[in-house]
Amino acid sequence: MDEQPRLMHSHTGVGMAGHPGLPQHMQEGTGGTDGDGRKQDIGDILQQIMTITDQSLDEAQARKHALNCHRMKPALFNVLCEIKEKTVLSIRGAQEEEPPDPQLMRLDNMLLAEGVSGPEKGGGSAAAAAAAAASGGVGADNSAEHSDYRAKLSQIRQIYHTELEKYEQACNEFTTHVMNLLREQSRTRPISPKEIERMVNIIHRKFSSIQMQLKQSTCEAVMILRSRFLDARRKRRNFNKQATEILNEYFYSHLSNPYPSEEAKEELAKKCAITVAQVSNWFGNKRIRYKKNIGKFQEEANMYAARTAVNAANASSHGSQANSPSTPNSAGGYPSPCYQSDRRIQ
DNA sequence: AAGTATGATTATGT
DNA sequence: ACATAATCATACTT
Repeated sequence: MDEQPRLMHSHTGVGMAGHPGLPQHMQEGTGGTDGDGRKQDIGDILQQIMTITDQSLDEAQARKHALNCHRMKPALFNVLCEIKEKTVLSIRGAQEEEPPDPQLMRLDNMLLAEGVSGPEKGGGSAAAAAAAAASGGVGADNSAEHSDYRAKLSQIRQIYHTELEKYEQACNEFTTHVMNLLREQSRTRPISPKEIERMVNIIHRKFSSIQMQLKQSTCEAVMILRSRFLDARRKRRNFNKQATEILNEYFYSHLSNPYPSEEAKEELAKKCAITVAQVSNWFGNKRIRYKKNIGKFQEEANMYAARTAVNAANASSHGSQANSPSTPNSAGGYPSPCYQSDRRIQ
């Protein structure tokens, strides 16, 4: 309240100086007797302020009302707004537009992809499952860990949403509060609707920067969760015995060319209840480890060779055709365990 | 606890 | 796109 006269004074002062249409002599009214005149002015103002505090509230209110009802008031208000607009814009008018923050977009995309900011639980878990499959091809068997992961994710999701809502609410509350305040003040100060709008924009920007922090920390939490639960390297489970047997059977019966085709991989994956990627991993590891130390695998190789031989015998005993079920190791790349002769590896 | 086995990842080459 | 080789990180064995 007490800065009202000062503000008015300074604004009119700036306005006079800046407004082109006003007569010159008004600007230099106190120019001649500079020092003393100004002192006198300040004294007057101080006096006014003191009297304001002396006035009763009703009286002040009445004066205000009278001022507001003055017939020149709207015009003056507009002029003052215009002047203020000009000066403010000239000071910081250029930095208005805001390009969509790339980092914010990145965070948004990630949250959407992880199913945190997505529609609801159904879509969210589906997205999470897709992310899991993409990250490392975790099989469908470890459902216990997966549900644990999903539970933790939905927890994060819930926190995120409640926090976001809180921020939103706080932002709205604050915005309406500020708007009401400015509107109220616009009865006594030159505040244009445009300025209020700008203020609202500033508030929104501030709040969205806070939101970004929330998004960032949420992303972090999701990342940690993922690395804990979905990085299969951390939670490695050995394949079950049956799966290993199937894979080994294929490997040793195709020792000459242990490179299953895409279809063969798919079939093996199906039989072993693992993914095609895991089949590829297995064969990659097996080939290199076999090659590195054939002696170590000799026993295993012989065992599987014997087994397939028995199978073949059984099969041939049924049908007259004596064809082995799988291609025999003849012109291959890996030396056979029993009679290792030529090694044809790169 | 140390050592080994094993599934996954990464770097590199073709 | 796929293969290899090295490496990582865990599971399993001794």
